[in-house]
Amino acid sequence: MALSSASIANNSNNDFYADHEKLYVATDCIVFGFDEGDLKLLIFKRRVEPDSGIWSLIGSFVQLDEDVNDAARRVLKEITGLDEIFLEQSKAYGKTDRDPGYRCLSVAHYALIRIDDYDKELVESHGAYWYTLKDLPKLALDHDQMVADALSKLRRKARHQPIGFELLPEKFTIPQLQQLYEGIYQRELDPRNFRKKVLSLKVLVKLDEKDKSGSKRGAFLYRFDFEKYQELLESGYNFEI
Amino acid sequence: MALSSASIANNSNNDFYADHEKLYVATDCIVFGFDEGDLKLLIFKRRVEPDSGIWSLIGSFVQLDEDVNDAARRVLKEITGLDEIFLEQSKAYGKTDRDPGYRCLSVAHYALIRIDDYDKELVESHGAYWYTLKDLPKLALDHDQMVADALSKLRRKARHQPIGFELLPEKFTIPQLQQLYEGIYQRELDPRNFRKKVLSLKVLVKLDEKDKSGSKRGAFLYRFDFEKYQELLESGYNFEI
DNA sequence: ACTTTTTTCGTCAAAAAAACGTATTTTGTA
DNA sequence: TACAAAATACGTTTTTTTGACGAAAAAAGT
Repeated sequence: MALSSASIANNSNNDFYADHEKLYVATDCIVFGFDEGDLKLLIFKRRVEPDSGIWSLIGSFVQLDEDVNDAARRVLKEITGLDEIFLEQSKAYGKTDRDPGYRCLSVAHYALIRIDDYDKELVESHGAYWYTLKDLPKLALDHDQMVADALSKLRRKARHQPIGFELLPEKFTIPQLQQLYEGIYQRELDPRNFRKKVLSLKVLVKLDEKDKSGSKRGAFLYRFDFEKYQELLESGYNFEI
Repeated sequence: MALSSASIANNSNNDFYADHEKLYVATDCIVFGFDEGDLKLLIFKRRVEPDSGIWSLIGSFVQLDEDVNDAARRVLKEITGLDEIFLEQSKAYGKTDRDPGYRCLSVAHYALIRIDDYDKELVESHGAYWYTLKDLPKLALDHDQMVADALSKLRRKARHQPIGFELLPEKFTIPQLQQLYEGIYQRELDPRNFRKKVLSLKVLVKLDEKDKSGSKRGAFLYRFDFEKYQELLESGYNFEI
């Protein structure tokens, strides 16, 4: 939450709140990214009180004429330069004492991006960095809780919808996919069982190419077959990873 | 699809289609209802060509200034008198020859209602009737396919979301719930296993009352605990019937 | 030659799901 | 009053699915 210019509930025609009791509305974004086999989180160092110097999620106040979800998209665009990415509302955090400086409600959103897609310079120019989930430092305010909740929602989502595949390039290998799911579930999976499971879903198309960046032997590339996926869903198939 | 007044793509500034090649847009509603232990479907006898006299789904053209989903709500309201009920888009049917009379695309929606809630007279005055799924007659056009697709979507939905509970009165018995799921899945379930399964979800609250309408002994009434359900979801619990 | 990782083809035990058994409770009905 | 019918409890058995693991061939970099 950058404490920039926005002030909410400060309409002179609406004196429901006393002047020192303004209710601010903000949005914070839990930005997940997948890179080099790790699930990472985009955080930045706060430059304002409270908790200046502490790591926190990226966020912003919601403008008076702005939709909450648009605010989240705006933040994301400002920091990563990316538009049209997977972004979903997580939940609202409204405890009166969650921000010691202000009475501020925050609507958290979580996003999923392919790290190789974004504008790295833009991210750095905002003092933002990618942290591996495992190595995450303590975050400001209730942002730790926000991350935990978003991860929980992400897991639920990834289990029945192929959003995981959207985080990978169009062509990917099974070991890459496995690493991604290991990141999402934060536990190791058996390569043999994972291969069995994912191939049994019958939504992967094996290509004739290999990717040799990850190993000496190289692994076959696959692509996700969205049409097949739709067909299976409509026929009542239970997609579950 | 009442052949009333709507004409789509007939804008004089837009002569993309020749006059006899208008593209109509309609919506058809697959209305499921639960009553007397059976899952039923609301259909009515067509009064217009083609297929006059044949059973079909209820539907209407989408007005030029009307959202497709609003059109579905309007149809539902007209026929059943009910507002604010579970209604979801199923899919669009756009084959050029699906309606021999017109080039007409239809966006199907499916709804779920408790039959004891609706205005029975209103339904009858429109020539509409409730048919048990098993006894369904052949329907007009591609409406059989629409029903099959909607049922498939309903099953998928009911498996992971407690929409089934919304079809029952606030207080219901486990045998009632079982009958409902038997209707949705169109197969018999074992009463002992079903009871075990549904109670293990820990979202039912047993009440001190019994319902004796369904049997001599009577069955205990339960209510669904929405708060508990939300809590479980947020803690990562996998709700699945 | 050695190592590493992908990949295939297995096994085995644990866990979960589905099918089935039996008995008791309750009460309307014959 | 005996009986039937459904709800309910408390099982067992069978089947299916899952997870953990073994062995080894393939491919290619070091």
